[in-house]
Amino acid sequence: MNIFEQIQTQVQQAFPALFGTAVEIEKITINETLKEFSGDVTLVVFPLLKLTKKNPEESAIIIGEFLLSNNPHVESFNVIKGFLNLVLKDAFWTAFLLEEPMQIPAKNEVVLIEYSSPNTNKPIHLGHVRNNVLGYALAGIFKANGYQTSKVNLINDRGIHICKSMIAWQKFANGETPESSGMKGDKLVGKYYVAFDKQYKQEIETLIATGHTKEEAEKQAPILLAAQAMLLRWENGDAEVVDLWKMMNAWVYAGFDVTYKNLGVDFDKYYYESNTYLLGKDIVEDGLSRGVFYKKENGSVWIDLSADGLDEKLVLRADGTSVYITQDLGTADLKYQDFKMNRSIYVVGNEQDYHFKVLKLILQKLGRPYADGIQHFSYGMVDLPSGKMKSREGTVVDADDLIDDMIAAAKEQTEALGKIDDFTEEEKIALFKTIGLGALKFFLLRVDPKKRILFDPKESIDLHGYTGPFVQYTYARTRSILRKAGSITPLAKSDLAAYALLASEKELIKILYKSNIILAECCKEMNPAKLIDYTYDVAKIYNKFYNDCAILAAEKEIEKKCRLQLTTLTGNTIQRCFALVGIDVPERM
RNA sequence: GGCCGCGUAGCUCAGGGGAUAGAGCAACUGCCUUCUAAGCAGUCGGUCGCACGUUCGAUUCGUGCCGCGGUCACCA
Repeated sequence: MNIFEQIQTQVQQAFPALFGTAVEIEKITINETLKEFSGDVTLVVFPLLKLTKKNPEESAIIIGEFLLSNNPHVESFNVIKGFLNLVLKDAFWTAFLLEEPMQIPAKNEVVLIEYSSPNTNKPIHLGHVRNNVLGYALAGIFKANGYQTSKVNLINDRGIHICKSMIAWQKFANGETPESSGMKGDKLVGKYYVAFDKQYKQEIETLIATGHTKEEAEKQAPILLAAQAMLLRWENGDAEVVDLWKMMNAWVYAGFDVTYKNLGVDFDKYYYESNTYLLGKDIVEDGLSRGVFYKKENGSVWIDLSADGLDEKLVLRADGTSVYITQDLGTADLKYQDFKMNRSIYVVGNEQDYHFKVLKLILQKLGRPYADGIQHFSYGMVDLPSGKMKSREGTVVDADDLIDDMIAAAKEQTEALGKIDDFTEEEKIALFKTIGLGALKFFLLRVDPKKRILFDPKESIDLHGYTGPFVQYTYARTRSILRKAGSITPLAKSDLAAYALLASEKELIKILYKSNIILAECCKEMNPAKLIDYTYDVAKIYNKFYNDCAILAAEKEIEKKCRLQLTTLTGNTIQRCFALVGIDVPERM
């Protein structure tokens, strides 16, 4: 139990003796004391006044007196208006310096996180990067909180959109391959996805010019019909189509591997839609016989969710081919077979909020045991100043390009500072990558996942201020100090008894003390941004401490020991938090 | 139009019933013969979209309105 909970519980237990009535724990509001007041922990008495039947000051004083004589950590208190500010003894804080890092006990709960889930018809862009970075971070946070966590990637490798790039390649590519063109495989396939769209639009215009309505044209454009026919042939196992599909997907995977490796994301298991959509069809069949679904005259299969405030939803097309949600049903069953998860988290953009409501509802109606544990981790889009990124229209910030740009910016900045001239070439390359990717990931993670991110390609991502490199730099500072300190006799408990903390030392201890509290909140709220914000605070406060206090040149030996220990803990905390979210940390920069 | 989300400093974002609303960027001012200045300290900058309501207390909760975005496909 941390000190905040400890005081809260203690007050609750003593409340009847003090005021003659019990109190719910939620009424006891405990905050950190604001900087401008003296104290460490603040209890807000306003919510208690109805129960204490005394004015704010009197109530606060009673509680304050009680804590002063019954909590060994409380040194003194002051009351301002309805706020009871408690000052804790320095010994409470310095004791934390020697504590073993608190291990969060393992929980017997399996959490499955699906993220990334790319389509194999286009390269990864900045929006997907946000997905990957968020998914990885979320998994790290769950794991750190003791959950049995696995990461899976569902590859969207089949469907009408895949056939679109296939058909365009057949028509326009003249056999172009990654080898023949020197183009990265995913980029090449993406090029034909764009080509499809261009051709499709042209055909629509032609049809409209020859007297068709827009709607007719959109349904009858020859290249779309060809794609639909190809999907049917694919689902029927047509060898020629399947071979083409395998070839083009292999190109894409080779490209994705490079990007994933650069991003540093990984997965415990891959699922392929091409393997799960048939399972989905079986589920549709089963649900049909059990009356969960129904068939329309043209043979298409639907579910009516209007009683739940949603619409009728198609689950299988009239021609028997499966739609997006068909395979999602299959994949969901398969995941449960494989992992028996208690919670199944889908990291997918908020444009699919409706889809996931439907998916969960259908699985609940089908009586799946895991259905209630399904959770859509819905995050906001990354928008450009010009609006939404659209792969089809080529208005995207490509992931590989962006990574290259970030690394180049890191290189330029770092070399200009001239601090690493003695690095080997390999060390330099590794450092530029650490900094560049650190900046990128920090940029994407620091914003509340629910909210959209505006990215302006003209303004490169900062390396100063509230950024990844700022925190990395702070880490490098701690490492530098510790290298220079060499081996010294470690801090002992007896050293600390009479140690009086300076303001910036205390502030640093206080922020370090909170790491596990923050980590638990990040998990509960599923919010990696909060962890990022915390690492920034740690770095900020350490830098102030660094400026205010001589560490190696401290006047007294005990000061030096304490400050070195603070330096060690700061470095460890930054490293630990960053590791969870996939950001590396340099020994020097 | 129905449903969902979002409006906080010039810009990008935190905060989320409690004390005088915080960071970063941008602009300006100090601080490197001293542990890494990718740093620290400071100045400037706000009717927390608008209105009403609940409350001892609302930027935070509720309702309505305005603005922006998403979604309601036999696309994914």
